[in-house]
Amino acid sequence: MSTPGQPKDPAAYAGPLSGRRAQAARNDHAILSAARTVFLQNPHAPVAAVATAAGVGISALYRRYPGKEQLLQKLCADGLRTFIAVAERHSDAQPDPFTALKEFVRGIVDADVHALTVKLAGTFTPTPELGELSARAGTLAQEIFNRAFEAGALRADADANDIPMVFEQLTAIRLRDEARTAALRHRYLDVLMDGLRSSQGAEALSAPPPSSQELGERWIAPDAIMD
Amino acid sequence: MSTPGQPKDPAAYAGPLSGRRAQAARNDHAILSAARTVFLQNPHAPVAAVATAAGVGISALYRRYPGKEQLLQKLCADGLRTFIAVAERHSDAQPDPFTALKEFVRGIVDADVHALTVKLAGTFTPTPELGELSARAGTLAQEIFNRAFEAGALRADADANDIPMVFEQLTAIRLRDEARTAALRHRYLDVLMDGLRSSQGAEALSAPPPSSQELGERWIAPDAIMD
DNA sequence: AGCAGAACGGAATAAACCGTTCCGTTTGGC
DNA sequence: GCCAAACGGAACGGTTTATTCCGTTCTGCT
Repeated sequence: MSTPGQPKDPAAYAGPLSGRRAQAARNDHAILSAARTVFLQNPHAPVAAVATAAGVGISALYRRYPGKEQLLQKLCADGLRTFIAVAERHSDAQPDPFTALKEFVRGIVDADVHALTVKLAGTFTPTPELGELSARAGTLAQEIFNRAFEAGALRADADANDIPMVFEQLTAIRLRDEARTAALRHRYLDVLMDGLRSSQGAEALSAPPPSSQELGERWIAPDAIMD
Repeated sequence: MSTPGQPKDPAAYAGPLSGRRAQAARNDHAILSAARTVFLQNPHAPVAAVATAAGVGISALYRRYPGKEQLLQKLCADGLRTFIAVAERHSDAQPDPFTALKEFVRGIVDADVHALTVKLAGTFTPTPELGELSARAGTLAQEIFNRAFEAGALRADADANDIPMVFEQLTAIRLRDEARTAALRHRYLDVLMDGLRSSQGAEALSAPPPSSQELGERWIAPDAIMD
């Protein structure tokens, strides 16, 4: 090959591109990022809203994805992969298993990944890949919980399935301002983890934790009476 | 007047009615109850879904309400009134102010009233009456919180505005089965209240509570980018 | 016994809304 | 300079939804 400006393959070189090519690369990111924000706020948002938020036309989006469903699947898969990455980062030997658990949860909450995987589910048909990723994510979370539990850092009636429920509750906190949302979630993460911690004077929790089946049922869409 | 079967005014006599009149009275309730269930699950559900769930035709609904908006307003106002009733019930002198607070929260959660007032907001234009009811509800909740706080039952950095956030988080828990949903909410109510309780070894919460303004902003609809 | 009309079910209507396609234009790369 | 990749946004077709309309049923009263 000679020495012309840039390589043909856009993925081969991620540095600063010029002109049209750079624009396209920036749009790649802008669309994905806008989609994340928009669908996170409303899983049923129209595709046009994503394009508007990304500051591009609709065709820029349809050039990259065959349809809405594929965009959602991509979003979900990315979310799951992020989840796994965060979990693996906190799986490493850490002096205090309770701190490891808490920081893992904080990592997931900060990445705002739970909504991507659960709230989005039901709005598209799941792929096998998604199932595998999801299973792996669950296993990792369970392991981190178990280490803390076996170390005696948690109350006796705490359960691994409480962790997804903590995600669920913290994800429900959402303000206009993104930074403030994160801060508030940290506040109630502190409260919830404090409540899950082992303490002498606490009486037993008044109901059993969710079963794995109950947790799984949230993935299938409610086709009954609703929009 | 003579002695014929039933009085003219349907509201004047609430006892067992016969035939058509009874049917109408039952439908009154069926429609409201169905609307509650349906809109609780999906605030954007179509009116027809309510009629179907109530087991009546659409005309039975439109005979009672001029339109969807009025039905939603009615639902919201009823929810707020229930909230106030529950709060007043737990305002009475109770030996332990912490127990009073916790049972108040449990009462609200069991009545599933928070979703009716916040999640529904933004789907209809609020009336002045709704504003007044909401203000009164807030005051009552604050009072119950204050009593527990001043009794030293709560951690020092707890705040009255944490209570609506607790509602928000518990309301996010929703399974197919209604009874199981309630049980699970009780479980995490225990956890959250345990975390809010005063305990010696706890470090400070990592972020300040929501301001009243931030809480209020949730009432106005996100008209920006979304469906 | 018979009638006026309250109450109802559900089809019909008209107006959104939404995903996707199409087409004309721009512009960087060669 | 020319070609085509990349884009913006209007246009299209299908679906959904709030609301209205109409024909039917059956009660409460005379």
